[in-house]
Amino acid sequence: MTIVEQPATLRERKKLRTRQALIDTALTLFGEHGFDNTPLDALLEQVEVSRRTFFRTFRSKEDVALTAVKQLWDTYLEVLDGIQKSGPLADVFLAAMLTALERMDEDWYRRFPLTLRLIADSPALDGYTLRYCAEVQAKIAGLVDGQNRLELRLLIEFFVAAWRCALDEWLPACTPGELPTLLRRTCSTMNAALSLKA
Amino acid sequence: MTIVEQPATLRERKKLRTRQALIDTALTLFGEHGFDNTPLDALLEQVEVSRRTFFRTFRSKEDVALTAVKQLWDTYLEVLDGIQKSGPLADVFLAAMLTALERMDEDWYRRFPLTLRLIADSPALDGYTLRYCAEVQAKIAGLVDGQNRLELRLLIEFFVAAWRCALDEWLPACTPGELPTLLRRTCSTMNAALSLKA
DNA sequence: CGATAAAGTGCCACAGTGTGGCGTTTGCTC
DNA sequence: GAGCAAACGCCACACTGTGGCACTTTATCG
Repeated sequence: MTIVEQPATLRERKKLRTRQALIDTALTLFGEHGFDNTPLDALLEQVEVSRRTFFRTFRSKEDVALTAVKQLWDTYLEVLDGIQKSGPLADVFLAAMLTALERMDEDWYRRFPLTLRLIADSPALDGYTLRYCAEVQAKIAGLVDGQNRLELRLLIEFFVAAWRCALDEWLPACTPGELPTLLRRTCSTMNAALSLKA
Repeated sequence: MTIVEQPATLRERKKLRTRQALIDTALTLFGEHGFDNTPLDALLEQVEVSRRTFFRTFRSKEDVALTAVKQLWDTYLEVLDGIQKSGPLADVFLAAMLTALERMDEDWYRRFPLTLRLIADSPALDGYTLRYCAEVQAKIAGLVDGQNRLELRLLIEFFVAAWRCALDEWLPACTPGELPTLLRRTCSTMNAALSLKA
């Protein structure tokens, strides 16, 4: 479970409420008409929020669409930070993701597939996501100390690539229980991939 | 050498000339003031071309900045298409890139590092590049037939990741002769990366 | 050579995202 | 309840990208 701390002040609760409304409504609207075809104004009108306020809450239109993705990686980084890192790092990275997936709640498993479909349908959103992933990769590297920087960098790239491959296979059905299985399979295929012959 | 076919018609030659002027001037201007801080109008004014014409030549502002990147991958796909694919595919992908690098001319080796710096300084441009790379990866997959789709997909991801790692190490100095060496080293480190221990 | 079609271009107006300034409201604190 | 700071809404603007339409240049064919 993600720990949701209810802020004491009314001001912050209000802020969170509009934030949540923006996230939910955005997912609905973008899902109906597509990310690119939905003007931001449509979202603002429905939530009754001014453009100025929106951009004080989110950095961009992409940002609000990717909340589910960011929640996952935030959790992932938390887990990875707390986990004991011993043995093969590939196993550590995989284990951290499996734990993160367990911590996500039901609503997340509803929103995440919707988000993936948005990304698949919009090149712009996809590019934004890939760039965001690169930032996450840098943070992952920061959580692991070691002197083999190149090996580490490569391994992180490989792991994230494996994750994206797993998502691709998960996308059609999006059965929650399937995702760990697919990720395990993808990760255990990495060695075979390197020695793949024509 | 890239084969440059001079089109017979005057019309096409003119078109190519403004296209080239846009590419060169863009690289200069973006390099001076940064990609994000250079309004497209500054470029259009200098080349004396209307916005309408620019967007008939390039899809976006990002497009004109990434010409060098696209030239490389175009060459790469050509090489990969013509090469004999036998033995370990990782070696094939590497060999194709080494050949492609040999085919690039001197001017490309001047422009490519400049482009890399633009990308490093602009998250938006970086995202655009990553998305473009994903498209290239799909094309690579299309050039290789085989039934192990997951292995293939993963290997391509790994290879491109290795390429990007090599570029990162190449970026500071950008000595042309160094790039093949760095790429070879990165590729030969891939196996060690998978079994990296904490 | 002259007429005609077609390709290319420029100009104008517009949609959409994102930002800065500034007055006003709202919630917090005493 | 009064003062204060945070948040908000409104307005205007910069920038990228697109559509429409008139105009110029080039190719082509009689």
